[in-house]
Amino acid sequence: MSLDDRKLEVLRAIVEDYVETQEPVGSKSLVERHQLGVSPATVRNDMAVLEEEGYIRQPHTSAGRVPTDAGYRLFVDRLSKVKPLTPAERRAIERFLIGAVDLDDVVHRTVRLLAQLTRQVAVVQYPSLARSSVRHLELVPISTTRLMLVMIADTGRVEQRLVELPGPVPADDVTDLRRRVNEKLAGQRLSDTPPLVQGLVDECAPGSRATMACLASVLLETLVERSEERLALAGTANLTRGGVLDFQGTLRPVLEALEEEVILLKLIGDLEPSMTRVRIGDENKIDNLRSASVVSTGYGPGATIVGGLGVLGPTRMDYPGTIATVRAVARYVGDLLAQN
Amino acid sequence: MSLDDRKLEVLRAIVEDYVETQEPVGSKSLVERHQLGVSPATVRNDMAVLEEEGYIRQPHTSAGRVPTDAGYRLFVDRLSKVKPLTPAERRAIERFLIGAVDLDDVVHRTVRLLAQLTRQVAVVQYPSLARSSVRHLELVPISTTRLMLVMIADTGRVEQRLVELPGPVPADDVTDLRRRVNEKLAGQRLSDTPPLVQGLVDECAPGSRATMACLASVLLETLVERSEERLALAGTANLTRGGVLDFQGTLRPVLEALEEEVILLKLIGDLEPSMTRVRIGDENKIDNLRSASVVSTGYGPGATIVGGLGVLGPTRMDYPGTIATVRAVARYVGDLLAQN
DNA sequence: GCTTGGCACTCCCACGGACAGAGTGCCAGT
DNA sequence: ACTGGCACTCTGTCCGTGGGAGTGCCAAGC
Repeated sequence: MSLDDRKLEVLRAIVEDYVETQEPVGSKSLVERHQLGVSPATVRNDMAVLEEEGYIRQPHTSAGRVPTDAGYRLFVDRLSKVKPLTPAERRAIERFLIGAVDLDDVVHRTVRLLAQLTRQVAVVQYPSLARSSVRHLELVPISTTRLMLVMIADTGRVEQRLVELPGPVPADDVTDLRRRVNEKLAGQRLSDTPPLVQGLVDECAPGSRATMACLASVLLETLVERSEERLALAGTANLTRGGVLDFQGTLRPVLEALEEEVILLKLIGDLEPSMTRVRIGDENKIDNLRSASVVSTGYGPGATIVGGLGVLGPTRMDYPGTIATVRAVARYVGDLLAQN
Repeated sequence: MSLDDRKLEVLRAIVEDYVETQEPVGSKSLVERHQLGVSPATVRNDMAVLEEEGYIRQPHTSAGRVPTDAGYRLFVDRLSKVKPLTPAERRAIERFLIGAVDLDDVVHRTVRLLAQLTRQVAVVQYPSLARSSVRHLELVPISTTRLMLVMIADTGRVEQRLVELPGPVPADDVTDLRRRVNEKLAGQRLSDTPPLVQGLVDECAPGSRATMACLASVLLETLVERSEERLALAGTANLTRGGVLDFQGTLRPVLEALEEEVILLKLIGDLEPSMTRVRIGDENKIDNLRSASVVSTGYGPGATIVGGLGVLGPTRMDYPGTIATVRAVARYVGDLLAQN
């Protein structure tokens, strides 16, 4: 059975009212608050159908209706109109982001801004190394047998690692190493580097091969394996808005999930399409986040995407507003990155 | 009036029982659970005195007694015996901390470890730049008019900033800049650098003075002004243990406070004495943390202190255990840093 | 003078019934 | 196909009650 226009309209009204009041919505108050042009009884019939189709449900017999995950999904996909940002919000975004001095700063400001505007928990992924290229590799002698390896990516990320050398290496050799490493790797996408690093070792004169091998292993770790992704988080206090009613009684599972970087990355990390992605309740595929929704999108300079950002809140959230804000912030951040 | 030994013993018993059960403790159950050698009536008399002195209070007439902040304070200062760590805990600490590859890693592992062992919220401050010395300054040309300044501190911290130069600077000049900057600043405590940086500009030949001035201002920002302190946080989910009963009904103020780096630094940052510090309830001087206690201490290689770490939990916490754990973790981290 | 048992009193809290309110489902009528 | 009417159901709340825990005080005992 397909839903006619009025039924969809009823669903939209239910979602909107429930999001606003946080209370199950009944047929009578619905017709009072919206110009549906029909009587409560008619609405009740529509509701019965919507319930049968799984879009809404009753917390208990003879209570109002509440949207299900499927209901929110339908709402997001077909019923919600984009809600343009207010000028005040636009200004807030601009004011917040100008004056950022480095990548850390940009990310921190962004995540706070996002949390503040959406009044939800915000997550911003640092530009992914996998999507970055090597701009420069620096080797700084710390002692005769120790180097600090500093990798500067084109996205602004800087990673450093300590390299323990097998034996003392004179300064001139370090200069030579630096030159060779940069010639080979600078400008390359990080994901393309592993064979090149191997090549560096192979091409090395036997005398310095041990040193290079050592450096190479740290390079591989830094470039691909470890600490691949970083994130920033803000706005956890927003979880307490609306009492403990959202999140079925306890914040614990949500807070636990927020501490797991792996989980967060899964949530905001799927960057294939440059679309804004909305995951509602169970769609997150994470038990702890059954009653949470995530709105995320990719960001990056121009059309390329270097990382993800998004917000997490109760399934009962203002989707149109949140989606608009997330998109807008992502675009501003992208522009900001493009300037560097 | 001074409290005799038995009254103190009663206070200790009240604190211990209350911490364990989270319920107001009455005279009868007290004598049952502890070998006080007196009758409930006697204990009641003692309790009346303790209440008069402000160490305990009744949530309502004819309920049991609950320690006040002052009561906890007395308990911590005079009544609690150190609770040695279990071998399992020691092993956990060691296992957790070996294998850390860089400073970021050390800090992250530490904060998670601390949260796990104490089952509270853990905070670890990165080694303070103010207490670090410059190990090396690196200048990496990004383009002809842009340099990346990388500062490596002896504590392992690495900070980077982009420098926009007033005009193009050839590679040789960068080498020269790097040499001069390092000669002047390497080995210096960061807090001593500002006059030296000024000196660098003054000594500069007029031709390159503009460049140097530009670099100097970024140097100053990096070294002293900005992003001075960083922190890591873990275990917020532990706030939900014991229901919402701790923290008078809502986590919101606590979560809010935890988002403010400034506040956290105040809490764990007072590093003057190398003692472990305990702040109970109002002693925090922060309204949002009325019902929270903070146990913190400094850490660093050997006897020096480079940063603070600690945990935050309900005033109703296991002080002896927490203090022991915080101390032990700080010591292990210090040892770890000393190895580098 | 400290300690103790006894006792009356207070207050919380959990339980249970009654009740109003909101909302539904169904049915007959238009 | 929509509507008004009606009976029904369920919740949340209010209130009164009783049990229980704990206290404060007092008079007696060591």
